[in-house]
Amino acid sequence: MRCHPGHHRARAAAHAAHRGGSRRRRAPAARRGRGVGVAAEPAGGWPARLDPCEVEARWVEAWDQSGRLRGDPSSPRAPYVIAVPPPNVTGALHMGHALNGTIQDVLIRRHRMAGYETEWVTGTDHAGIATQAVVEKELAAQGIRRLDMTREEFLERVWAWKTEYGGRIIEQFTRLGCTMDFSRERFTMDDAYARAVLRVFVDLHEKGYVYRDTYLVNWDPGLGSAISDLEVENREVTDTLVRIAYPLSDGTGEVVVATVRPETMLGDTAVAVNPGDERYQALVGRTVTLPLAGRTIPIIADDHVDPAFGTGALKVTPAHDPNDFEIMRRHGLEAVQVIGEDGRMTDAAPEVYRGLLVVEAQERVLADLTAAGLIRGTEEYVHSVPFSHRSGARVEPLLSLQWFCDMKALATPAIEAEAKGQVRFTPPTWGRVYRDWLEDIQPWCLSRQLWWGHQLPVWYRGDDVHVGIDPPDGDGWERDPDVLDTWFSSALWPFATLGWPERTEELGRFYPTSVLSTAREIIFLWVARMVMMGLEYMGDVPFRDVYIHSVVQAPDGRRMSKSLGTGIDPLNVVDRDGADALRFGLLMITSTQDVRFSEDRIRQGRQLVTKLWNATRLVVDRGGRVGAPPPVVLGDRWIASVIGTAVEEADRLVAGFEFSQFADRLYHLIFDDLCDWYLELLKAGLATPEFAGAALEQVLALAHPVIPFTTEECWSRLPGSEGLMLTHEPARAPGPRDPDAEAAIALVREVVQTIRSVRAEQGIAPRERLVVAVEADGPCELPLDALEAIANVDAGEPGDDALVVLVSFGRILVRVPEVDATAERAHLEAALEAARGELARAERQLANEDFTARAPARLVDAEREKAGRFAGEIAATLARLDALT
RNA sequence: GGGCAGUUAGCUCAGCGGGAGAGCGCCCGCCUCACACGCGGGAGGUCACUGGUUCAAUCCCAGUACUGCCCA
Repeated sequence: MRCHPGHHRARAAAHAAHRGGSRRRRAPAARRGRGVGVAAEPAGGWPARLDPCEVEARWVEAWDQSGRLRGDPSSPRAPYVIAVPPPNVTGALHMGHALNGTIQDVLIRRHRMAGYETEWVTGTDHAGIATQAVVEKELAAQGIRRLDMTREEFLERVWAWKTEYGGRIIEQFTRLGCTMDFSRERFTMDDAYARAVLRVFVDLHEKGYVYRDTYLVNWDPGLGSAISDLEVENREVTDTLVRIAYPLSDGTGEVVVATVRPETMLGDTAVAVNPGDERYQALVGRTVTLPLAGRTIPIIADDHVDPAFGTGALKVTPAHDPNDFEIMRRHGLEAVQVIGEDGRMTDAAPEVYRGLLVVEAQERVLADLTAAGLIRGTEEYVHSVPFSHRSGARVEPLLSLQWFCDMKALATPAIEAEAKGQVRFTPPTWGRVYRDWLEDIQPWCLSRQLWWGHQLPVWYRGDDVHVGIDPPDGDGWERDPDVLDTWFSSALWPFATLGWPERTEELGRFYPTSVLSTAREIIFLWVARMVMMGLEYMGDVPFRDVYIHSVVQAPDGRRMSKSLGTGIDPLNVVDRDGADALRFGLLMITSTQDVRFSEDRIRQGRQLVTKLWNATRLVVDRGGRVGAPPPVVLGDRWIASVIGTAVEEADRLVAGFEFSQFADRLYHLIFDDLCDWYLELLKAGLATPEFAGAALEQVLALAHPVIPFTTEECWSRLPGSEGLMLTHEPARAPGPRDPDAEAAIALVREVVQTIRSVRAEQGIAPRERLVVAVEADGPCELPLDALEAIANVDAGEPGDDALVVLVSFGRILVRVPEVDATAERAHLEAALEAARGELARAERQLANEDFTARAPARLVDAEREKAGRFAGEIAATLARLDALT
């Protein structure tokens, strides 16, 4: 039985068990059926390859059942906590989620295995605009309009939609192997969460930060709502700049202004010129008569007017332009709002224009001005225009009564926290981006004219305004219909998910979280605001580290997007190559900058998985098992040393969020060290099966956070293993550094590789056994038996006509059936040229007195050593060439 | 307009003061008793350009040229 009931969780588990929890089509049945059926006979067959689909389903279930995904606040272990950036409840898993999920899971799993009490808080964001749009669209398909319903009826539909589809993206994370705490899954519209949100709003109001004001907002006509500055995107647009003559009121002339929005002239309340502009100095203080409207408006001087733009005279429309709004404030002007929220001309416009759409009004105004002979010319003009990120509509700056939050006071501690290192950004460059934004922060418009969201805890009766969670006593109070910007509730995520404002045990134990991993595009929208709210309400930052991950682009460098057709569905990749391959591939491409998705890296991951699987098969075959006997034999001592080094490096790399380096080291540890050399040494008798089991265990543990499914499956096949790799706390690195063993194996590798090169150059088949002698210049112990096995040679007397090959410590004599003199000469000449080049470089260094005098002694010595070595190599090579002829 | 990144092997990218690296691709040879999603051997880079600092620069600094992102 499940101890943590929950709608999504049950669904996630159902999915995990492959009973079809996901609405997404499962992998083809044929593929699933082709597996070896490991579940049926866990210790049974060893197919050449793992069937990821089959393996993944079983382990997702096992992890979920383990109980270790739920962090225990009463545990004595040190906590390690991550709050997932809550995806939109409407969302589907995309490649960015996949990367971020992998990164967080790597961190969580590593810490879980290292003995931390881990908690990965998960959940979804109600995403006001996006969710409302999705449901409206669904209704529209049935011919229903939102405005035909009551608010309550509509919200019922949204909740029904959420219940039906809302958990999908969290389920999808399980397919990647993400070990989130599904038992504590949160939704930003949950009752408790919603109470926290309203409480913060009321509290900020009491503190004087939240206020109501008439202000110019970014009105999104497509959405019918105000949006924040951060939801606005500026785009270059070509418009027609129209010059319009405004006659001076006393009839002595005119002032010509230039505008791309002629219809807004109806709302002009001044004409502004630069005080230093000699052309207009005489006019400042006089008035003009506003054409079409007939109002008399002043000519004022303002420093912010650019004399070089247009005619140098600026029409001032405070209700419809942000800059003009500021001018109004400076000069105490009026604002006349001629465009309404419905995108039509208001009653403040002259009667003939009232009710016209903006575009209609523009045509009409131009026609009327032309008729009046007041147009003084037009020109094409390229400028930057705000568009809504949400609806794509051109943003209409509109004067409107909204609720705002003054961010200045909240920003100051957030700036200090970063400056003092209480929050650290990785890569550090984002710290500056964060700081720059906070230092020039603007008031935040909190009101959204939507139905889905946290409705403002504000009540009106006539001119009375009450801010409070509950309506005030008495009749006739009406609640503000607007909802809060979704980011307002997201800002509370790191503590509201843990039960705030209740002082829960979880809150005390799991706040602040350890690290936030997220995308850079929400540094302002979300990260900075979480820091502000965390400091205000918890007295501490919400996370110690902020890791900003790469943006994953399409393979051609374009943005991954559905509309461009460049999107790649991570779940398709999982179906095809397995979650481990995807995880590994994504980590490999991760960088400090944007990256391109790479099928090659996914394939590399798939091959890594197969390799490790086969290595496990070999080790188990040879009798390897879990347990860590001390390494005695050379090969065992060597791999112990290599793994020990790799473990140390992994600690350093992951602590520094260097995930691609970590993945790369794992790859080479497994392919090169473990498989190419150690397992060959094992076959050659230079390592023991007992220790091979221990070595494999260490490698599996190190790789587990990256490729959890494969390592879990391999671990389960290793005799003596108990429980889950998920919670396995491996002994520290099996061996300390062993320089002697490393040096000895380096010699073995050199000899083997030299012999292989000789084979290739002389065209000798790998299976042909050769007679070889090794002559060392100094004392040198080589494990000849192992060499014979690995290089397929016999130690013996190669004879006088043997091929002599130089190695770093002496010579190798190889009896070759028939020496290919041409190939050998080419090889020697190439080696000679290279050695001469190196010698020349070293001698040049040593001849430089500045170098010998100023460079560190060890480098000078090293250079002398090299010079000697290369000189010897040249002499020996020349002798070889002589002998050849 | 301001700011921040980037320019390294055919491709995609690591490295970032002391002898240029990976994966893929390419060439050659291997079904070697874990693995052909494999094994072995190779070829292939005046590290964008111009100056500067340094005994020493792919790496640090300045500038130039492209490319991308963010803010206005």
